[in-house]
Amino acid sequence: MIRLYDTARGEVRDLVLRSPGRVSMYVCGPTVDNLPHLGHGRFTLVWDVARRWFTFQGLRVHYVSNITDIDDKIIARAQAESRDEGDVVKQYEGEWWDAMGRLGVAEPDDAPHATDYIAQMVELIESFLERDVAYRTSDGVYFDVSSVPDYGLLAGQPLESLRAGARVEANDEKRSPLDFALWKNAKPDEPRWPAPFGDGRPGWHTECVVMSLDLLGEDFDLHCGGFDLKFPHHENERAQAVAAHKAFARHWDHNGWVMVGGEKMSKSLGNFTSLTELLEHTDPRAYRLLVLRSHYRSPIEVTRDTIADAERALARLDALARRFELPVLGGDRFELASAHGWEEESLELYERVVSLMNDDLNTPAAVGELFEAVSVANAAADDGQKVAARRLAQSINVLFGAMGLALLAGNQVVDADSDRLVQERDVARAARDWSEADRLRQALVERGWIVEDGASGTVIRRP
RNA sequence: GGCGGCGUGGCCGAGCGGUUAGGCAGGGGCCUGCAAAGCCCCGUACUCCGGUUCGAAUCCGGACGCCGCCUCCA
Repeated sequence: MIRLYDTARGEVRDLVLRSPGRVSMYVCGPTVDNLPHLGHGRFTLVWDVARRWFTFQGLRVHYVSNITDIDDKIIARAQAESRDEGDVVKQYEGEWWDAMGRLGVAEPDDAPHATDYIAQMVELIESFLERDVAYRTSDGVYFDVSSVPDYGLLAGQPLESLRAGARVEANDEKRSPLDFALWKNAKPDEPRWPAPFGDGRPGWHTECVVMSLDLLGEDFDLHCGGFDLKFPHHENERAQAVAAHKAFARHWDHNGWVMVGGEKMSKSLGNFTSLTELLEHTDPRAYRLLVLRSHYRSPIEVTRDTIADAERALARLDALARRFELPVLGGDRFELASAHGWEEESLELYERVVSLMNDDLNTPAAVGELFEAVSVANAAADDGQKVAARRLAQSINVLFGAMGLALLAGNQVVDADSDRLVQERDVARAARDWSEADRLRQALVERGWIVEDGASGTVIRRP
């Protein structure tokens, strides 16, 4: 049984699925108005790991994550840069998928776009107007939050207390400051879609309700996103589903955010680092390992120091892959626990990792177990216990693969000149000509290689 | 003001009443022609003050500090 935190209840509980053996999950995706930042990298990694783990445990996962391709910020950028909105969307959605590919985040089964669902959103908004849970103002259509009795469930606060803390509202046509826009009337030069209540565009909170219910159906299993989406975004999605008399997400879960210098990284603070930039000078696996080494609901600091720490830890794993010539897992490939043999020490490791992972995805403790196992495997190999060592190393590889982390033995292209130096060095070492061997090593180091003398001769790799 | 989270050894980071978590960095040793990789050993930590208990980083009360949500945000 998999246990997972549920934001709606504020506790870890059994993941109770709509239909046994299948998980339907919806992860709120990005608004493509800018380069993806580190926070986007974290949430996609966190839920990618969850998805892979569920799959590993034998569940069939239907993973949906949207692209918000119409939004005030997209319009603002288009106007500021005198471009077409579609052009902005095309550029940044391209950057998005490119970054996801490099991070090793598997593509969603469905990646719906808001603009493909305008008609259904209009239909929903109309039904709200008919039933008077929404009302029109001079600038659009608003949802009346007081029509939902348990509004504030995800925020963990009743409506009254939320209202008390609300900031002063500029729009005095709203009945409550908490009421949110379902539809925004188009101003001149703004993109627009026709609607009986006035041409315009949908508000942000409506798209996810419509798309998740369309693709996953009512009563789907899991709705995820960053902590900051809890309120108001997810609260408002839920409110609409309640008002529409639709059973919505059975479980809600939210990942912690990325911090910078002790503060939350966010667009409004302007302190965000682009993911694209990070990936230009870092092994993307280091970010995945950094994410795995903290609990998904905790905040993380992503700095050169924490990334460098993860890179050094990764080197230890890659060394294991080199020593045991492990196959490359992760990436597009999803591991299945049932497809591997688990015996003796590897079975013990498997069971420890499973119990940690199934308890609210305790990746840091699971990774701790795996690193411990790395030492055990190496020690066993040093001790000549080849079979046990190999079995453990392969299991470590599979378990990291199940979290999407690929261990890389190297498989690096060695140019002909370097290869010649390696061979000459083996000859020199066989002849115990140490000064020549040292000279050849120096030549290889100058070519940027790290030189290791193994049982089968000189091996070179890039740092 | 309301609600929520956090404070663990140089750094990162598990922990849910009694166990050496784990990683990185650092020190010592083994292995190696010398290295690299690997192995072994070492640092004995829980913001503070009370309380409960045979026993608390873990439970209770209080204090201090930090962060977040209540506005667009992953």
